[in-house]
Amino acid sequence: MSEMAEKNSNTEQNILEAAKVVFVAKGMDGARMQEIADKAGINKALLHYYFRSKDKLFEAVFVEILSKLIPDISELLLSELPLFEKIRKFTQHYIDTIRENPLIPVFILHELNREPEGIARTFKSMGIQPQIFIDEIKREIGKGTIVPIDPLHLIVNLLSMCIFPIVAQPIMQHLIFEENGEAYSAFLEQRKKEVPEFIINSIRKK
Amino acid sequence: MSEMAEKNSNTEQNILEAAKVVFVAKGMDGARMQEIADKAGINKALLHYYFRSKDKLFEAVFVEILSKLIPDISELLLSELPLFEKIRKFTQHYIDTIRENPLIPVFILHELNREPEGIARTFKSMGIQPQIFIDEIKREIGKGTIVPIDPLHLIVNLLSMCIFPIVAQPIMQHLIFEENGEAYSAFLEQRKKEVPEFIINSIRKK
DNA sequence: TTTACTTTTGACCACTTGGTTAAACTATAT
DNA sequence: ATATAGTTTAACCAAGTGGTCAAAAGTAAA
Repeated sequence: MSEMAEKNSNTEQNILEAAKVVFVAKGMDGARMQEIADKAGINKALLHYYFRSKDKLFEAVFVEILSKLIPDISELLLSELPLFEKIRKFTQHYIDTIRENPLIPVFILHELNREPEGIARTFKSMGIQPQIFIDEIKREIGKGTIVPIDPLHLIVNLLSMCIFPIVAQPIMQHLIFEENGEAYSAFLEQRKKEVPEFIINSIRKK
Repeated sequence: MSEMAEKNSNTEQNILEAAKVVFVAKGMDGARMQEIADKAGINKALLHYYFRSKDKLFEAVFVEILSKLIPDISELLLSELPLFEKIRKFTQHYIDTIRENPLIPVFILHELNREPEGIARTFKSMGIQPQIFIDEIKREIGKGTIVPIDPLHLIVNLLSMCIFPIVAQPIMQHLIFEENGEAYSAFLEQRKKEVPEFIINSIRKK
């Protein structure tokens, strides 16, 4: 079809994909190179041919995950929507995003505990800039649109209410829905409207 | 001093304590029996003398963690305080509790992903009863004290804003405080007042 | 001191782990 | 065809893993 070099040999992408699934599900320590090889349909030695070691493979996976996740977050926060609309859009979009890969946040947090320095370094290499959003909130406070509130707490509240219910699904589902997965799914769907209204209701000046 | 049988041989408690630290920090897969033995100051074979296998030891640790955590949660929710006061007290108490063992929530969530059935069974054996608190919220809505809101979302919001900022400390600290641990600690301290006011501000009927 | 017992240990084992290596298999250019 | 380079494999290895066992060390009663 095209003479462009395939962006990566098919095998390499297969490996990365398989490694991602296994690493995210079982963590660095629980993951087995053999299982990754099996899932990629190749020999174990080929893993070491493409990625020299388990650590290198892990880091490649980790970088790929972060570089898909982070731009996604930044994008919306920096858009030109009015604040309330931005909060609504962010909640909806973010809840959906995490639901697609619900294991990733816990995976990241667990690995971050396991090896703080290495992972943190990878994190830093991607730029994240919450300052612009912070300034926007301050401006709205100045205009009197919203109640005075520390922007950081507002942002952390927003993130918490989006992320936590998804990562804690295995517990919550049991505690409040008796293992009914569909009910919990509907519950998360509701949250896309409930959370932004809850927030706006708290900060809107009346 | 006393003729009562020691509730557990000193060694057994030492082992449990050491195992708890190692398991929570590194997870079931990352934990090594040798490291636990070293930390308990004993021979590795003695681990198997008291707890027959790594799995058994892990479960003992897991049960101990849960049975300390869960009564702590239930207690306050069922007390006789007025709703707003209860929310304030819960936030303060709960944030402090988790800060004492910040690794435990991620540990639980990670293990829950690793082996859903086994862990969930352990979970179920401890009774948790959110219904009473749900009813109380409904009563307040009926009385017109607070805005109509799905009690489940309110509870999940409360839990999210308490737990998430602590478990995500390694990320948040970097994103907003440039690795300044004390600043983040102060930030969490602020949240003990900010979170309840944020919630009450959202649900109070004006 | 002897007896009977629990607790603790060092040495050991079978097995799995990540990783290596040399040889075989492509495919492309000459 | 054949040389050259990249790709893939089976067989293998050293290090570490959870777990075992028989013997030693402690302990308390007879």
